[in-house]
Parts: sequence; structure tokens; C-alpha cells
Amino acid sequence: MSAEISTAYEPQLVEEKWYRIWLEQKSFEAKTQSNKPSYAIVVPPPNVTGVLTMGHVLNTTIQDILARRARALGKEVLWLPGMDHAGIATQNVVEKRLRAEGLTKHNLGREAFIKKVWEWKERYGGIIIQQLQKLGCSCDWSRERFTMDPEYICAVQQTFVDLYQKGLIYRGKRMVNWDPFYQTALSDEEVISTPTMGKLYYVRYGVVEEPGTFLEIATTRPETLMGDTAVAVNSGDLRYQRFVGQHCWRPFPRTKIPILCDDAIDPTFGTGVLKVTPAHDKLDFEIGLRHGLEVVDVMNPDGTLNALAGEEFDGMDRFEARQKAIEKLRDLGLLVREEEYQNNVGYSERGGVPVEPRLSEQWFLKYPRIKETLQAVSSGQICFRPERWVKTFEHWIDNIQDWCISRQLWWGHRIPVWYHHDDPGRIYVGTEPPLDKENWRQDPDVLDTWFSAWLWPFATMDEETRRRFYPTQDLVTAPDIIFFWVARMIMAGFEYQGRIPFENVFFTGIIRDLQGRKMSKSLGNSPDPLDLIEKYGADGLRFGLMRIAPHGQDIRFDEKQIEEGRNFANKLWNACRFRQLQGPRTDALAPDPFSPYSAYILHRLNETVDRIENAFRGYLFTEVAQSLYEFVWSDFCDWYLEAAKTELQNQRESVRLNCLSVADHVLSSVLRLLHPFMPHLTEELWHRMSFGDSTIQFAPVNNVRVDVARLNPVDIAFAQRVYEAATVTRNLRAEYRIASNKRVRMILEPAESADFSVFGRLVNADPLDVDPKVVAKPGVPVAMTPLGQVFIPLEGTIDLSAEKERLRKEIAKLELEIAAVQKKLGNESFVARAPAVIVTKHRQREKDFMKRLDQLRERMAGL
RNA sequence: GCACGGUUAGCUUAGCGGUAGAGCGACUGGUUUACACCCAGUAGGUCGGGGGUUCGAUUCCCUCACCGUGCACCA
Repeated sequence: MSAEISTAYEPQLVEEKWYRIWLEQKSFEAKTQSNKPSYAIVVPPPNVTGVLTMGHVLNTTIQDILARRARALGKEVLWLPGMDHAGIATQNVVEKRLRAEGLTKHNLGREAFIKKVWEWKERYGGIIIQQLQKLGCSCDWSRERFTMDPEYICAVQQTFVDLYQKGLIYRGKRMVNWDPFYQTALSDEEVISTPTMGKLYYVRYGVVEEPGTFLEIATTRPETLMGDTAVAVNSGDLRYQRFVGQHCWRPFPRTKIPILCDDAIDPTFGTGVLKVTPAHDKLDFEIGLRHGLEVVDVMNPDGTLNALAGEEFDGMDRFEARQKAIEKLRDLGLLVREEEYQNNVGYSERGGVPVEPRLSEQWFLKYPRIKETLQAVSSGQICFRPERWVKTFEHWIDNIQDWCISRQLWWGHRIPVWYHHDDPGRIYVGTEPPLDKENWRQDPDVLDTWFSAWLWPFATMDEETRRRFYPTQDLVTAPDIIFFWVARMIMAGFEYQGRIPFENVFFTGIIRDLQGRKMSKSLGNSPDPLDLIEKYGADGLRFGLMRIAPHGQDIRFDEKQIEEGRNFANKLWNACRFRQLQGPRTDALAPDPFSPYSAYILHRLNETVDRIENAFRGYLFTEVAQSLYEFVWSDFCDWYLEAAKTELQNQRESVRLNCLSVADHVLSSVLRLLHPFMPHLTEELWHRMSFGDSTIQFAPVNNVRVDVARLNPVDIAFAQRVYEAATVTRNLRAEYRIASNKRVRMILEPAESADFSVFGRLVNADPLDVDPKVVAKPGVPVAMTPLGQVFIPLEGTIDLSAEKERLRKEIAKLELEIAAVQKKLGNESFVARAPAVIVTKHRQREKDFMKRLDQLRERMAGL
């Protein structure tokens, strides 16, 4: 047995020490050669720019729990970590630094800029990896991957080339979501539509053929009117039928534009007349296509207007231009009115600015394997937890659009396409540059970061690892990347490995603050997990968080809960301390019969193991944590250890040892069961208590249950009666304001013959007189317990009225219960139609109540 | 507009057809063979509103309200 345990658990040193040892022992490294069954998870790669958030803590803790649990169940575990190169985010970070030095990426040039990014990555990137280690994550760091590793780049390029050759990737000039801040195209998924207060402007366009007649149109974006190339109405709209085929005057730059009809126009919206701006609106673009309209792009990539908008708008920001356009319309007398109007505006997820629908030439992917992917999830071959996300997923798949995969960034996977200098129509697509490189120009764009992430479950593995560990078993992620990542990974899995990438997807909740708001940097409502680790220990943080993370529900974060985690660590620590003070470790459960209290705690241990196993099967981590918490704190500490204190005083060494062996079995079991949640603490105690010579990580958890044949039900029931009796008696003590530490004489009129010494100790009775023929004076406080009546003869004068009052209250309470039961039993329908078990149960309750009522009344009558 | 969640003690929440349960906070008492990061005890709930099914509904169904999320519309 190691050095005596201190009185309070201090996690900092312990946690650091064990993590170092685990790394030294390489216990997290997955061995492809082992003959254990495989278990694999790949981490959702955090951004290389990322720092640890509460979301990461939640997500990673769950993965660590799964990984450690699998190790304890004898699996060969691969938990593969890594990072994502995060195109926009990383480029942004580096550009900011450059700006501080008075530089821009443009005056550096592409090559030098990329070099800077790598330098930044080597110096500052991946802080999050160290932070994850502080949490205790058991990732196989020897297999850490980065989405810009040379092999990974290769895999991404091969994928591009392959899909191009299959005709699934194509280049096209289309309307895309354009982020004017970062000046890049985005995928539909990266656009967040946000209700925004704006105005609806009603504007008059003069009809060319009928001077003096106007068509009134409603628009939220007057700044695009300079790009109008038509005005459109619904063909069925009688109000405007006669104008179709005529022309309107576009106010400025003033020109004639046709009036046409198109069924995409909703006659009930606004005035039913739409100004058609094919270059700046998706719907308008489609109308333009149908009617062969000219496309006039009046905007620059940065969101300013260009010369086509007219000299006075040239170079002006789009929102300034809106005001200017309104003024001009007003001056021209064309602005009829404006009204407050709320509409949804698409914002760039990253750039935070309104997205501009923009016509541009981009690369698109027709998603492969859509059918199989849908089928895999719908059929449950891939199991989503909670299941309800299946619907969200199916809905997305059903409405899937081609994926815009090119980004106008420099940091990322460069598109492996070259255009010939002499003939730009000639293109070359390949993983290697063309042989006569000098005659070609490579596409300047890079691929969407998710185009590399979707290969993650297999592109991170070498041949051997893949053979052994693909497909993986579990994926743990937040539901907000279900489309970005999860869905696409399944497609890639089918396309490139011929099978699903994972069997289960566990979607975590989102961590919110106490007001229910998402945690965000800008709100400043996100606690720094590292501070929490500092204050409560990584184990405290992990356990505290898991205990409040309801299955698939958002989590309201409260630091108090983390404090609970720390307190629990301390509780277990002290339980071990207490055990250690009683003497050296025992070898195994004693072969002799158990005391009732031992039988009871072992029975509860069995129940707890059942509960935990069920919970694990359902991925109910909160339930696992809660079971262990209750078992340790209540069953073991509050009841067993207190009962054990009597047995440990027993003169007979065999009784003592028997009790200690039970405590050892329970503690050793708890440590193993709890290890996935609190890895450091349990490892420390495992060694301090000498429960094992080597790490607890691989100590089996399937041998915890105690043979039921050894647990006498009669004993278990007796212990339960003792505990119940203790509770009732303590209530009585408290009613009479007897300090809990004060020893008082009590008299038990026993309902059975047994050893009541533990009971006496639990209620702090000294002495406890057991007297079957006790005649208590009237007014002596009494507790009706399952062990019999317990009297507390108080010194001094007996307060008759106090006891009367107390009894009266208790009787009243009981009568209410009895009335309820009798009402139930008096209902013929109930007796006839309810299951017999239930009826019997209530009959028994009635009997028990009546018996107690009689006792109470008798006592009352004696006063 | 469509879909999916949620609404239980002051707070965070468990339970999801048969006696409403925990932790925190509040209150009372307390250094008893580990633990004040603790121990013993008390108070506090018409389980969001309304309807229905049932012998019985917090639990199942319908409906309304509010909160959250996703998708669509977004002139």
C-alpha cells in the first residue's frame, strides 16, 4: 500500500503525471497486429487555428469515454486524432498578422504567403492538441494527421481527378453564393439565412409604349436596378396582361427593357411586378435564362459597384449605393413609397456579411452515391443517435444540389487543373502537372475545406491501418455539421472504400449559457475550459459535464455542475482514504458468508453494473455517470461505509477482513467502471490502493458482478430495513432538535430478533436498549420503523403537547395517503381492470399504512 | 410556411401509463473512526394551458401558447 492519502484530492499533479506516463507507455497506440477485436473512432478534426471550447470538451470527452470503455472491454482501440487546415479561418488569421506588419497577401505573392501560413502553423497552429491532452484524451498521437499532410493532399487530388474523370465534377458559370468580404464562392451550406429588418421600396418604371403610364414594382434591393434587363409579371395576372411585349424605362442608366411574363412571379407579392436582374438574383437569373435576357453584372467581387452601374456608382459600396439609388429615385419622382419589411438575408457563415448572389465560373460536384447514402441511414445500417436526426438528414438528401467546391483562397488544396496558355479551352486535369508545364497555367483556386474533410475516415489511415480499423465504429460530432461533414463522409466511404465509414453517429447537444444562448466569442459567455481544468481538474470537468449532458439535448452550462464533478472526485478519494486507513489490501472477496450490509452493497453493485451496461448500449452517458455518482455517494459512502464502521470494530478478525474484502471489491470495481469518465483520478487511486500492478486502462470490467448465489435475499432485505429504520429515526431526532452528533439513549421494541448494533450506530443511539416488553411513558417520542418502534426517552420534562402535535401531523399525513389508496381500491373498475400485480401492490400498501396508523393512534391514546 | 426538439421544486434536471426523484440554492442542527470539496434533517411541485383516450395520464393522442433548431420563401 502506498503512502497515506492526503485529506483533499489535488488533481493538477496527478493528472499531468499520469498523462505523461500513458504517453511514455504508448498505451494509446493502436496495434494492427494484436488479436483483439477492433474498435475505432476518428476525431472530428478541429481547426488548426482552434482553441479548446466547451463544445470540444463535450465532444472529446464522449469519444474518450467510448475509447477507454472499449479498451476495458478488451478491444484493440484506435482513436485517430488530427486537425483540419480550415481554409478561410487560417488564411484570415495569417492575413491579420500580416496586416499588423503592414503587409497584405497580395504584395507578398501567393508562394510567399503560403510559406507564411506554414510558418504560422508550425509555430502557433494546433494549440488545441496540447489542450486536448490536458483533458486526458487517449488518442493515438502517433497517427495524428493534418488535412494538408503530403499523403492527404495526394488523396484529395486523386479524388478530384477521379470524380472529374467520372464526369461528376464539372466547371460551370452559375449563380453562386458570394462572400464579398473574403471574396470567395461558398456552398449553400455555408449561408445562414437570418431574419433582417429592411425596407420594401415601391418604384415606378415608365412604360415606353404608353408614356405617362407606369408599372409599379416592389424591391428590397434598389441598388441592383442598374442591372435590370427586364420587368416580369405572371402570365395569369390580368392587371398587367396588356403590357406584356411592351417595354419599360429602366430609370438609370436609362434604357428600354422588355416587359415579359414568367410563371415564377407570384402575383400576390408586392405589386406582382418583378424587376429582373439576372446577374444579382438566383430567381432572376433563371428567368433570364428562360427568356434569353442580357446579364449585366454591376458589381465587383468586393461588393462595390462597377462602371456598368453608371459613373456616379462606380466604386461605391453596395449598401451606400442602395441609399444613393433611393435618393435618385426620389429625385426622379419614381419612388412611390417605402415600407418596413422583414426578410431573410443570407449571411456568410465565416465572413459575417450578407452573401451576394453572383454569377461566376466555379467547380461543382454532382454528389456520388446519394442513393446508397440515404439508404444506409434510413435503413439504420448507420445508426444516428438520437434517431430524430435521420429526418433532418433525409430532408437534406432529398433536396440536394450540386456542391460548389472551388474557393477563391490561397490556403488549401489547389485544384489540380491546368489551362493551356494558347487555348484556354484546353484543360488538363491530373495529380501531376502537365509535362510542358510552361505552357499551362494552374487553376488559381483551392477546394472547399470540406472537400478534404469528407475523406477523413480513410484518408487518415495507411493501408495496414485501414485493413484493420476501417470502417470505424463510432463518430461523435455536433449536429450542425450533419450536412457539411457526416453526409459527405458516407458518400465518400461508399465511393472509395465501397462501404460505410462508421456504424454509429452520436450527435451531441450544443452547450448554451444559463440564458440559453449559444456560447460564442463575441458574447463572451463561454468559459475557458483550461480555467475550469485549473480550478476543478480535468476529471472534475469531464464528469461534471457528462452528468448534465442529456442525451441529444442542448446543455445549459452552469459552473456549479463542474464543481460537483470536483466534489465527487474528492468524495471517492476520501472513500479510498478511509479504506486505506483500515489496513492493507485484501486479496479477493472473502469466501465466508457476507454480512447483510455487505450483501446489500454487492447487490446494489450488481444493479449498478446492469444500469451502466444498459446505458452504454444506448449511449446514455449521463445515465452512466449518474449511476456511478449515486452508487458511490449514497450506497457506498453514506450507507455501506457507515455500517461498516461497526463491523470494522468487531473483535473477530474474520468479520473485519470479510468487510474489507467487500470494500475492496466495490472500490476496485468503481474505479474500473468510472475510469472512462475520470481517467486520472481512477488511475491514481488504482495504484495507491494497490489494486493492480499495471495501468487501470486495460483492467477488465466484465468481472465486477458478484455471484447472486452468494447474496442472501433475506440479508439484503434486512439491511434495507435497517437503513429505512435509520432514516425514520433520524427524522424523529431532528424533530426534537437533538443534535445529530449527540448520543442519546433509545429503546427499540423489536419486531424481529436480530443484531441491531449497526442500527444503533447509524442513529447515534447510546445505549440502544432492545426490549420486547418496553412500556414507554406517555409522551415519549416514538418512531415507527420497519425494525419496530423506537423510543427516545428524553431527559427532563416530557413535552406532552409537542409529541401530541407531532403525532397528529403524522397521522394526518398518513390518513391522506390511506384515503388515496382506498379511493383507488374502492373503484370497482380499478380492481376489475387493472393488472393484478398493481392491485395487490396497493392492497399491501393499504395494509402497511393501516398498521402504522394503528400504532400511531395507540400511541396518541396513551398521551 | 414545413419539419424536429423542449416546457417537471427558485436554478440545473431525471422519470415517460400505476405512491413525482436527484443535485445546487434556501432553511435547521452538526468537527461523529474518510471527506466542510463534508454529515444529519426540513421546506419547496395543481409535471406550460385546454381537450381527449384509459379503471388510472407528468407519461399516449389532439390542440393552443411560449422557447430553441433546421429547411423553404425571401420582389
